[in-house]
Amino acid sequence: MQAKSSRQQQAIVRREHLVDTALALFSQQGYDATSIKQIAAAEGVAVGLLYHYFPSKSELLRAVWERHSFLPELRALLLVEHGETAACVLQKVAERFSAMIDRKESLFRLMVRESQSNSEVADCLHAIVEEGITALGAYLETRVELGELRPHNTALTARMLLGTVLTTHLARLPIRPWVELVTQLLHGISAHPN
Amino acid sequence: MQAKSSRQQQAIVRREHLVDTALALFSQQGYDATSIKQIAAAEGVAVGLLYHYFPSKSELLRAVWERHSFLPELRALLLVEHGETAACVLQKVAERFSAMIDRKESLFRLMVRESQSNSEVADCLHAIVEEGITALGAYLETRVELGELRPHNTALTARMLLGTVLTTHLARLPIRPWVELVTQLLHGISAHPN
Amino acid sequence: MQAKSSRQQQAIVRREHLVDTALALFSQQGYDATSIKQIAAAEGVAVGLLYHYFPSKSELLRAVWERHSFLPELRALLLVEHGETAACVLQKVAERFSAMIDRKESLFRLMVRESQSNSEVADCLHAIVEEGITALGAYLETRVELGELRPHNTALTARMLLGTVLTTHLARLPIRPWVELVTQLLHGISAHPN
Amino acid sequence: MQAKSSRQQQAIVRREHLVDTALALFSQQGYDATSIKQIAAAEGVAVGLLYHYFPSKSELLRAVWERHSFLPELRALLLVEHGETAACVLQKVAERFSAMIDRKESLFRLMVRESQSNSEVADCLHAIVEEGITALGAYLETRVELGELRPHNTALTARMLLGTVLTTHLARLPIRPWVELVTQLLHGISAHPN
DNA sequence: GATGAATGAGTTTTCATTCAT
DNA sequence: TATGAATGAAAACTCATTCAT
Repeated sequence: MQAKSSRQQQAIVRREHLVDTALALFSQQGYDATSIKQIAAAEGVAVGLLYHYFPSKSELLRAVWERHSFLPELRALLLVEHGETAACVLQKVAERFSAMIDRKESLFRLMVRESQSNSEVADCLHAIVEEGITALGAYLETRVELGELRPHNTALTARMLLGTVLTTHLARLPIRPWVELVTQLLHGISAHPN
Repeated sequence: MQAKSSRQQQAIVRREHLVDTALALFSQQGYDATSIKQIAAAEGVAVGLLYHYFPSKSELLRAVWERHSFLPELRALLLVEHGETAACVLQKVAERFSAMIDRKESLFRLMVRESQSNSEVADCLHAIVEEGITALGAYLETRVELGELRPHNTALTARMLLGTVLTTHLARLPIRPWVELVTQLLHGISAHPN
Repeated sequence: MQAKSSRQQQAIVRREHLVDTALALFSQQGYDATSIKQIAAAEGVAVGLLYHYFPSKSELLRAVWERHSFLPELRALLLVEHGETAACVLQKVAERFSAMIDRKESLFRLMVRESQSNSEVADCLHAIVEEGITALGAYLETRVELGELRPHNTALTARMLLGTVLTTHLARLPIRPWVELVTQLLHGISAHPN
Repeated sequence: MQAKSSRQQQAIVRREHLVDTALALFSQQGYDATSIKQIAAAEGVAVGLLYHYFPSKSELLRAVWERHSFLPELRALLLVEHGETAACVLQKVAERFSAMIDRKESLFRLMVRESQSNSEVADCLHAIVEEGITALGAYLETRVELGELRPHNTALTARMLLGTVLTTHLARLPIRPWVELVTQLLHGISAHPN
């Protein structure tokens, strides 16, 4: 593996900076409402320089969401230890998922926004949702088989957990009662257990 | 009460048409990506006419979401008959809420999108969420008092129900298992009732 | 002479109102910067109505300066009684000229402004200047013949008197020392009379 | 001191060209009646380039009158040698003032015109008038003290001299009798010296 | 006489992109 | 690598004018 020259290093750093600046602005104002000039100004460079690093504005957008992709992180947080109880696992998942959205809030908001007119972004977001529901559902299925959970629509439970966390963030609700969320998911709210 | 002349009638109709056309295009492409020219062309009128009806593009956006406001409908669907069981009521709410989003999908998507950079839209959306959670939570509280439900975090339950329905629509998931949603909400998924 | 019907009367009044409103706005903002819409709004009528009274915006401008023409008034104020001394006459002329500009300040400013690109206005203004200088010069000539004044460039004296009054108004200088103006014009400022 | 690259040089030259072109057109047609497109066309460049150099049309106007400001030149022409007679000085002032207006006729007309709706321009023009009257008046005061001139309203004399020159230019009168102007100013026109 | 909806050409301004330096 | 002058197309918005009612 060859050591990179300082020129190359600097170029990489600058590229990343530009992507981060673009993310921040795209997220706040929306992709269409953000101009190349603004991004260049925020970074303190000339407009032309952006075109050295990215062939076009839309490619810059792509670079943004490719760099910060959720998927690996989502996969990591869904890799649960099978020795623990479902209660424990579900709570960890809820908390980690919530924390991940917090950490990547800009990208999250950007993608939710742009997914509505950019089908590539839409597909990407859709894949994330599918993967989350499938992985969490599959885990729940194993707990049903072990007799810890009743047979039930596990995909729906996954939707409920992830969906509740998601809307909490989208709506910027400050209170995040993930402990109670798991309790209610497990035991329901009826006074008359069937 | 004075009868309106046909000129005035026609003007009102045209105004509404323009708002509807704007909604459709704003929703598909986003507010910023939609030009006044496009809206005028879709309606078959001159660009200048839009400025006869609306002082600016942003006022046209406001007209869009003021005309189709969710709130009245949301309030209506949350007016539940107290004679029925919670299971019945929750299911009706889920179904009606889902149907409402379907019916107003364009506006819904537009507002979710624009709320991220337009604080007025954000406030409006926030108010809707708050009202939904509060009203549904208050209903659940009455069922707790009647002994039909266990004492629990009713606001969270409301979030779970509405949030699950919401994300289902946002993610365009086609399967809408509202019957099971209510069952799981009421009875949980644990094999070991506490 | 036939009495005018009240409809006709009203129409004449409205026309004059419109001309006055147009004068006020043209004068404040300039002809180009004033829109027909603005004039109609200031008068509280529909845009279309202006086109019943005036065939075009430029005709409205013409109506403005034809209605308020300086010339008759200028001629009147230069009709001096020949029995009086030049000192007396010159002072009256200065004062009346100054008062006339005050009274017609809007039109005066409008014409100075528009004369620079509208040759018709320029010609009109030029004619006024010429007529003023000629008439006042001719009067001075009679006083030279009577031996009250020395033979001199009477047209220049007219320019000096009228020009000083004019620039005073154009520059909005508040102090108007017309008495001293005439004294200096007559006797000069040199300590060594030749 | 760093030498400027030829690119920078060229940019500066172009900027000045644009200002000059704008001055010519604004002056002929008026600010409002001159479009950015026209200026760009006259210069043979794209419309957008104007916005590279000036943030808005109104800033271009400001650039025009800041670049060609009268004041320094006016101050220079009023710096008179005190060894000379008042007759000599006043004539030089009249001639130089007249020549200055000729040289800067475009700007002069533009400012007179726009001062009527642009208060910044009005203030600037007012300051010039004030400065001229004050400086020339102060000079006359020194000649009164030396006994060359009678005590009199020196500010008024300044107004008379400058005002007569000014109106001559504004009215485009071709004959400019500055020699006689000074003579009459000094000795008056009365046949009966007091 | 009076309205105001409708138009089409115009305005100022912005923007993504290119390219000589 | 980095600059910013230059472009052309398109944006939002305005306006004088027309005309059916």
